[in-house]
Amino acid sequence: MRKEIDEMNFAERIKNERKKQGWSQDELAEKLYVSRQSISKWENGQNYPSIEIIITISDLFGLTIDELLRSDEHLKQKVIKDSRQLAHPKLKLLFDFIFLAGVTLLAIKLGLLLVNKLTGFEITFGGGFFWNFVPLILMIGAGIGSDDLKDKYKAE
Amino acid sequence: MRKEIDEMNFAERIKNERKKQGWSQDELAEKLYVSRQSISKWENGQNYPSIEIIITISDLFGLTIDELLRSDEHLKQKVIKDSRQLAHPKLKLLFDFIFLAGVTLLAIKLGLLLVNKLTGFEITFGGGFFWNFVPLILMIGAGIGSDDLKDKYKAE
DNA sequence: TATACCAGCAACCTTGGGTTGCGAAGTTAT
DNA sequence: ATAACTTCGCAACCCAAGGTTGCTGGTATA
Repeated sequence: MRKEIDEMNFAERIKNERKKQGWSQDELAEKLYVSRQSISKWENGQNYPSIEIIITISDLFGLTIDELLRSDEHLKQKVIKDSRQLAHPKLKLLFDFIFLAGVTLLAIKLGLLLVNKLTGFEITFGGGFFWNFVPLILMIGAGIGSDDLKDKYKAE
Repeated sequence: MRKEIDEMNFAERIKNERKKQGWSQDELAEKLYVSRQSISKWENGQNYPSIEIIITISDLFGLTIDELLRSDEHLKQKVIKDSRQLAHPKLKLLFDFIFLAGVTLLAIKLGLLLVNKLTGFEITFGGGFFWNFVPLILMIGAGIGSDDLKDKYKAE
Protein backbone atom coordinates (compact mmCIF):
# COMPACT_ATOMS: atom_id res chain seq x y z
CA MET A 1 0.00 0.00 0.00
CA ARG A 2 2.57 2.38 1.13
CA LYS A 3 4.99 1.46 -1.58
CA GLU A 4 2.42 1.67 -4.29
CA ILE A 5 1.29 5.11 -3.40
CA ASP A 6 4.02 7.53 -2.62
CA GLU A 7 7.05 6.00 -1.13
CA MET A 8 8.97 5.90 -4.33
CA ASN A 9 8.15 9.51 -4.84
CA PHE A 10 9.24 10.61 -1.41
CA ALA A 11 12.47 8.67 -1.60
CA GLU A 12 13.38 9.96 -5.03
CA ARG A 13 12.40 13.49 -4.27
CA ILE A 14 14.37 13.82 -1.09
CA LYS A 15 17.40 12.36 -2.84
CA ASN A 16 17.05 14.70 -5.80
CA GLU A 17 16.61 17.75 -3.61
CA ARG A 18 19.61 16.87 -1.51
CA LYS A 19 21.76 16.48 -4.59
CA LYS A 20 20.35 19.65 -6.07
CA GLN A 21 21.71 21.46 -3.04
CA GLY A 22 25.03 19.66 -3.43
CA TRP A 23 24.82 18.06 0.01
CA SER A 24 25.97 14.60 1.04
CA GLN A 25 23.83 12.43 3.28
CA ASP A 26 26.17 13.39 6.10
CA GLU A 27 25.57 17.08 5.59
CA LEU A 28 21.82 16.74 5.39
CA ALA A 29 21.88 14.54 8.48
CA GLU A 30 23.64 17.30 10.39
CA LYS A 31 21.08 19.86 9.33
CA LEU A 32 18.22 17.63 10.46
CA TYR A 33 19.89 16.32 13.64
CA VAL A 34 19.55 12.68 12.61
CA SER A 35 22.03 9.96 11.75
CA ARG A 36 23.35 9.61 8.25
CA GLN A 37 21.83 6.15 8.03
CA SER A 38 18.39 7.58 8.60
CA ILE A 39 18.84 9.65 5.47
CA SER A 40 19.95 6.56 3.63
CA LYS A 41 16.85 4.69 4.73
CA TRP A 42 14.51 7.42 3.62
CA GLU A 43 16.18 7.66 0.25
CA ASN A 44 15.95 3.94 -0.22
CA GLY A 45 12.34 3.81 0.74
CA GLN A 46 12.81 1.80 3.91
CA ASN A 47 10.86 4.17 6.08
CA TYR A 48 9.57 7.69 6.43
CA PRO A 49 10.86 10.35 8.76
CA SER A 50 8.70 11.53 11.61
CA ILE A 51 6.16 14.28 11.09
CA GLU A 52 8.35 16.89 12.68
CA ILE A 53 11.24 16.10 10.42
CA ILE A 54 9.03 16.07 7.35
CA ILE A 55 7.98 19.60 8.15
CA THR A 56 11.59 20.64 8.63
CA ILE A 57 12.56 19.03 5.34
CA SER A 58 9.84 20.83 3.45
CA ASP A 59 11.10 24.13 4.87
CA LEU A 60 14.71 23.25 4.08
CA PHE A 61 14.00 22.46 0.43
CA GLY A 62 11.28 25.03 -0.10
CA LEU A 63 8.67 22.44 -1.01
CA THR A 64 5.21 21.90 0.33
CA ILE A 65 4.63 18.72 2.28
CA ASP A 66 2.21 17.70 -0.43
CA GLU A 67 4.97 17.98 -2.97
CA LEU A 68 7.15 15.79 -0.79
CA LEU A 69 4.63 13.11 -0.06
CA ARG A 70 2.41 12.88 -3.08
CA SER A 71 3.19 11.44 -6.46
CA ASP A 72 3.62 13.82 -9.38
CA GLU A 73 0.71 12.10 -11.02
CA HIS A 74 -1.49 12.91 -8.06
CA LEU A 75 -0.40 16.53 -7.96
CA LYS A 76 -1.10 16.97 -11.64
CA GLN A 77 -4.73 16.24 -11.08
CA LYS A 78 -4.83 19.05 -8.60
CA VAL A 79 -3.34 21.69 -10.84
CA ILE A 80 -5.76 24.49 -11.48
CA LYS A 81 -6.87 24.52 -15.06
CA ASP A 82 -5.03 27.30 -16.84
CA SER A 83 -7.24 27.57 -19.84
CA ARG A 84 -9.69 29.83 -18.12
CA GLN A 85 -12.40 31.42 -20.11
CA LEU A 86 -12.74 35.13 -20.69
CA ALA A 87 -15.69 36.78 -19.08
CA HIS A 88 -16.75 38.81 -22.11
CA PRO A 89 -15.29 37.29 -25.27
CA LYS A 90 -17.63 39.04 -27.67
CA LEU A 91 -17.11 42.47 -26.20
CA LYS A 92 -13.38 41.99 -26.37
CA LEU A 93 -13.69 40.99 -30.05
CA LEU A 94 -15.59 44.22 -30.74
CA PHE A 95 -12.88 46.27 -29.10
CA ASP A 96 -10.29 44.42 -31.16
CA PHE A 97 -12.12 45.25 -34.39
CA ILE A 98 -12.43 48.90 -33.44
CA PHE A 99 -8.73 49.01 -32.70
CA LEU A 100 -8.06 47.50 -36.12
CA ALA A 101 -10.29 50.10 -37.76
CA GLY A 102 -8.28 52.85 -36.10
CA VAL A 103 -5.05 51.28 -37.27
CA THR A 104 -6.42 50.97 -40.80
CA LEU A 105 -7.43 54.61 -41.00
CA LEU A 106 -4.10 55.67 -39.68
CA ALA A 107 -2.29 53.45 -42.14
CA ILE A 108 -4.25 54.90 -45.06
CA LYS A 109 -3.44 58.41 -43.98
CA LEU A 110 0.23 57.77 -43.38
CA GLY A 111 0.44 55.80 -46.58
CA LEU A 112 -0.82 58.75 -48.60
CA LEU A 113 1.56 61.11 -46.89
CA LEU A 114 4.37 58.78 -47.75
CA VAL A 115 3.31 58.55 -51.38
CA ASN A 116 3.16 62.35 -51.59
CA LYS A 117 6.60 62.61 -50.14
CA LEU A 118 8.23 60.06 -52.37
CA THR A 119 6.52 60.87 -55.66
CA GLY A 120 6.08 64.58 -55.38
CA PHE A 121 2.37 64.09 -55.85
CA GLU A 122 0.04 66.30 -53.97
CA ILE A 123 -2.84 64.06 -53.32
CA THR A 124 -4.89 65.74 -50.68
CA PHE A 125 -7.99 64.75 -48.82
CA GLY A 126 -10.33 66.81 -46.79
CA GLY A 127 -11.25 66.36 -43.19
CA GLY A 128 -7.80 66.88 -41.75
CA PHE A 129 -9.32 67.04 -38.37
CA PHE A 130 -10.96 63.68 -38.88
CA TRP A 131 -7.83 62.00 -40.15
CA ASN A 132 -5.76 63.21 -37.28
CA PHE A 133 -8.10 62.50 -34.39
CA VAL A 134 -10.39 59.65 -35.20
CA PRO A 135 -7.76 56.98 -35.76
CA LEU A 136 -6.11 57.86 -32.47
CA ILE A 137 -9.36 57.88 -30.57
CA LEU A 138 -10.32 54.53 -31.95
CA MET A 139 -6.97 52.95 -31.24
CA ILE A 140 -6.58 54.32 -27.74
CA GLY A 141 -10.16 53.74 -26.66
CA ALA A 142 -10.37 50.21 -27.99
CA GLY A 143 -6.91 49.35 -26.77
CA ILE A 144 -7.83 50.32 -23.24
CA GLY A 145 -11.09 48.39 -23.39
CA SER A 146 -9.55 45.27 -24.79
CA ASP A 147 -6.69 45.33 -22.30
CA ASP A 148 -9.11 45.70 -19.45
CA LEU A 149 -11.14 42.69 -20.53
CA LYS A 150 -8.03 40.59 -21.05
CA ASP A 151 -7.72 40.14 -17.30
CA LYS A 152 -11.28 39.25 -16.53
CA TYR A 153 -12.15 35.56 -16.34
CA LYS A 154 -15.27 33.70 -15.51
CA ALA A 155 -15.65 32.79 -11.89
CA GLU A 156 -15.48 29.05 -11.31
CA MET B 1 8.60 20.30 20.75
CA ARG B 2 5.96 18.47 18.96
CA LYS B 3 3.23 19.94 21.05
CA GLU B 4 4.54 23.43 20.68
CA ILE B 5 4.71 23.32 16.94
CA ASP B 6 1.69 21.82 15.30
CA GLU B 7 0.03 19.19 17.33
CA MET B 8 -2.62 21.49 18.63
CA ASN B 9 -3.31 22.59 15.14
CA PHE B 10 -3.58 19.10 13.76
CA ALA B 11 -5.78 17.88 16.57
CA GLU B 12 -8.13 20.83 16.38
CA ARG B 13 -8.28 20.80 12.64
CA ILE B 14 -9.12 17.17 12.27
CA LYS B 15 -11.82 17.49 14.91
CA ASN B 16 -13.30 20.57 13.26
CA GLU B 17 -13.29 18.99 9.83
CA ARG B 18 -14.94 15.83 11.11
CA LYS B 19 -17.68 17.83 12.77
CA LYS B 20 -18.02 20.00 9.71
CA GLN B 21 -18.89 16.87 7.81
CA GLY B 22 -21.31 15.84 10.56
CA TRP B 23 -19.47 12.59 11.26
CA SER B 24 -18.94 10.88 14.59
CA GLN B 25 -15.58 9.43 15.51
CA ASP B 26 -17.05 6.03 14.71
CA GLU B 27 -18.00 7.08 11.21
CA LEU B 28 -14.64 8.63 10.45
CA ALA B 29 -12.93 5.55 11.85
CA GLU B 30 -14.84 3.38 9.42
CA LYS B 31 -13.84 5.55 6.49
CA LEU B 32 -10.18 5.38 7.46
CA TYR B 33 -10.16 1.72 8.51
CA VAL B 34 -8.90 2.44 12.02
CA SER B 35 -10.41 2.07 15.47
CA ARG B 36 -12.55 4.77 16.92
CA GLN B 37 -10.09 5.23 19.74
CA SER B 38 -7.39 6.12 17.26
CA ILE B 39 -9.50 9.04 16.12
CA SER B 40 -9.96 10.03 19.73
CA LYS B 41 -6.25 10.00 20.32
CA TRP B 42 -5.50 12.16 17.29
CA GLU B 43 -8.12 14.65 18.28
CA ASN B 44 -6.75 14.85 21.79
CA GLY B 45 -3.23 15.31 20.59
CA GLN B 46 -1.92 12.03 21.95
CA ASN B 47 -0.36 10.96 18.69
CA TYR B 48 -0.35 11.48 14.94
CA PRO B 49 -1.67 9.08 12.36
CA SER B 50 0.73 7.38 9.99
CA ILE B 51 1.78 9.08 6.78
CA GLU B 52 -0.56 6.99 4.68
CA ILE B 53 -3.54 7.91 6.78
CA ILE B 54 -2.58 11.57 6.78
CA ILE B 55 -2.66 11.55 3.01
CA THR B 56 -6.05 9.85 3.04
CA ILE B 57 -7.36 12.37 5.53
CA SER B 58 -6.24 15.30 3.43
CA ASP B 59 -8.08 13.82 0.45
CA LEU B 60 -11.17 13.10 2.53
CA PHE B 61 -11.43 16.66 3.83
CA GLY B 62 -10.13 18.42 0.72
CA LEU B 63 -7.20 20.00 2.51
CA THR B 64 -3.53 20.02 1.65
CA ILE B 65 -1.25 18.14 3.99
CA ASP B 66 0.40 21.45 4.75
CA GLU B 67 -2.92 22.81 5.91
CA LEU B 68 -3.36 19.79 8.14
CA LEU B 69 0.06 19.81 9.70
CA ARG B 70 1.13 23.42 9.82
CA SER B 71 -0.14 26.16 12.01
CA ASP B 72 -2.02 28.99 10.35
CA GLU B 73 0.67 31.36 11.51
CA HIS B 74 3.31 29.29 9.80
CA LEU B 75 1.42 29.20 6.50
CA LYS B 76 1.17 32.94 6.48
CA GLN B 77 4.91 33.37 6.51
CA LYS B 78 5.19 31.32 3.37
CA VAL B 79 3.22 33.59 1.12
CA ILE B 80 5.28 34.42 -1.92
CA LYS B 81 6.48 37.96 -1.97
CA ASP B 82 4.76 39.73 -4.82
CA SER B 83 7.04 42.70 -5.08
CA ARG B 84 9.54 41.11 -7.43
CA GLN B 85 12.22 43.21 -9.00
CA LEU B 86 12.46 44.04 -12.69
CA ALA B 87 15.40 42.70 -14.61
CA HIS B 88 16.24 45.91 -16.48
CA PRO B 89 14.74 48.85 -14.63
CA LYS B 90 16.88 51.51 -16.30
CA LEU B 91 16.22 50.31 -19.81
CA LYS B 92 12.52 50.23 -19.10
CA LEU B 93 12.73 53.81 -17.78
CA LEU B 94 14.38 54.90 -21.04
CA PHE B 95 11.61 53.29 -23.07
CA ASP B 96 9.06 55.03 -20.87
CA PHE B 97 10.68 58.43 -21.51
CA ILE B 98 10.79 57.84 -25.25
CA PHE B 99 7.13 56.90 -25.16
CA LEU B 100 6.37 60.10 -23.28
CA ALA B 101 8.32 62.12 -25.86
CA GLY B 102 6.21 60.63 -28.62
CA VAL B 103 3.04 61.39 -26.69
CA THR B 104 4.23 64.96 -26.12
CA LEU B 105 4.93 65.59 -29.79
CA LEU B 106 1.61 64.14 -30.75
CA ALA B 107 -0.15 66.23 -28.13
CA ILE B 108 1.47 69.41 -29.42
CA LYS B 109 0.44 68.63 -32.95
CA LEU B 110 -3.11 67.71 -32.11
CA GLY B 111 -3.36 70.67 -29.81
CA LEU B 112 -2.49 73.05 -32.62
CA LEU B 113 -4.93 71.41 -34.93
CA LEU B 114 -7.60 71.81 -32.30
CA VAL B 115 -6.75 75.47 -31.77
CA ASN B 116 -6.94 76.09 -35.51
CA LYS B 117 -10.29 74.40 -35.66
CA LEU B 118 -11.84 76.23 -32.77
CA THR B 119 -10.44 79.71 -33.33
CA GLY B 120 -10.28 79.84 -37.09
CA PHE B 121 -6.59 80.54 -36.82
CA GLU B 122 -4.35 79.09 -39.40
CA ILE B 123 -1.23 78.42 -37.51
CA THR B 124 0.84 76.15 -39.59
CA PHE B 125 4.13 74.45 -39.04
CA GLY B 126 6.40 72.81 -41.49
CA GLY B 127 7.64 69.30 -41.48
CA GLY B 128 4.30 67.62 -41.89
CA PHE B 129 6.01 64.35 -42.48
CA PHE B 130 7.90 64.66 -39.25
CA TRP B 131 4.84 65.50 -37.21
CA ASN B 132 2.89 62.64 -38.58
CA PHE B 133 5.43 59.88 -38.36
CA VAL B 134 7.87 60.51 -35.59
CA PRO B 135 5.42 60.61 -32.69
CA LEU B 136 3.93 57.36 -33.84
CA ILE B 137 7.26 55.66 -34.27
CA LEU B 138 8.39 56.77 -30.84
CA MET B 139 5.20 55.69 -29.14
CA ILE B 140 4.92 52.34 -30.82
CA GLY B 141 8.56 51.43 -30.55
CA ALA B 142 8.93 52.44 -26.95
CA GLY B 143 5.59 50.95 -26.01
CA ILE B 144 6.63 47.58 -27.36
CA GLY B 145 9.99 47.73 -25.63
CA SER B 146 8.59 48.77 -22.28
CA ASP B 147 5.86 46.15 -22.41
CA ASP B 148 8.37 43.45 -23.18
CA LEU B 149 10.52 44.38 -20.18
CA LYS B 150 7.52 44.56 -17.89
CA ASP B 151 7.41 40.78 -17.72
CA LYS B 152 11.06 40.14 -17.05
CA TYR B 153 12.09 39.70 -13.44
CA LYS B 154 15.35 38.91 -11.80
CA ALA B 155 15.98 35.27 -11.14
CA GLU B 156 16.06 34.42 -7.44
C1' DT C 1 -36.12 2.61 33.55
C1' DA C 2 -33.24 0.59 29.40
C1' DT C 3 -31.02 1.46 25.18
C1' DA C 4 -28.23 3.80 21.93
C1' DC C 5 -24.80 7.01 20.84
C1' DC C 6 -20.60 9.50 21.67
C1' DA C 7 -16.07 10.20 23.30
C1' DG C 8 -12.07 9.96 26.82
C1' DC C 9 -8.70 7.20 29.72
C1' DA C 10 -5.70 3.29 30.34
C1' DA C 11 -3.25 -1.01 29.51
C1' DC C 12 -1.15 -3.51 26.13
C1' DC C 13 1.15 -4.84 21.80
C1' DT C 14 3.42 -4.30 17.55
C1' DT C 15 5.77 -2.04 14.27
C1' DG C 16 8.08 1.52 12.31
C1' DG C 17 11.59 5.03 12.80
C1' DG C 18 16.17 5.85 14.43
C1' DT C 19 20.81 4.35 15.99
C1' DT C 20 25.10 1.85 15.75
C1' DG C 21 28.26 -1.21 13.40
C1' DC C 22 30.25 -2.78 9.36
C1' DG C 23 31.81 -2.90 4.81
C1' DA C 24 31.99 -1.85 -0.22
C1' DA C 25 32.97 1.37 -3.80
C1' DG C 26 34.84 5.50 -5.61
C1' DT C 27 38.13 9.37 -5.48
C1' DT C 28 42.34 11.71 -4.41
C1' DA C 29 47.01 12.29 -2.87
C1' DT C 30 51.60 10.51 -2.00
C1' DA D 1 51.18 0.77 -5.89
C1' DT D 2 49.05 2.07 -1.02
C1' DA D 3 46.77 5.01 2.29
C1' DA D 4 43.38 8.21 3.44
C1' DC D 5 39.12 10.13 2.77
C1' DT D 6 34.32 10.40 1.22
C1' DT D 7 29.97 8.47 0.26
C1' DC D 8 26.37 5.34 0.81
C1' DG D 9 23.93 0.67 1.50
C1' DC D 10 22.90 -3.48 4.45
C1' DA D 11 21.89 -5.47 8.87
C1' DA D 12 21.08 -5.96 13.80
C1' DC D 13 19.12 -3.80 17.50
C1' DC D 14 16.24 -0.78 20.49
C1' DC D 15 12.47 1.88 21.95
C1' DA D 16 8.91 4.98 21.49
C1' DA D 17 5.02 6.08 19.03
C1' DG D 18 0.87 4.59 16.81
C1' DG D 19 -2.95 1.46 16.98
C1' DT D 20 -6.02 -1.89 19.37
C1' DT D 21 -8.94 -3.56 23.01
C1' DG D 22 -11.38 -2.86 27.30
C1' DC D 23 -13.79 0.02 30.21
C1' DT D 24 -16.43 3.92 31.70
C1' DG D 25 -19.00 8.24 32.03
C1' DG D 26 -22.17 11.52 29.96
C1' DT D 27 -26.15 12.59 27.08
C1' DA D 28 -30.34 11.84 24.50
C1' DT D 29 -34.42 9.20 23.46
C1' DA D 30 -38.23 5.94 23.87
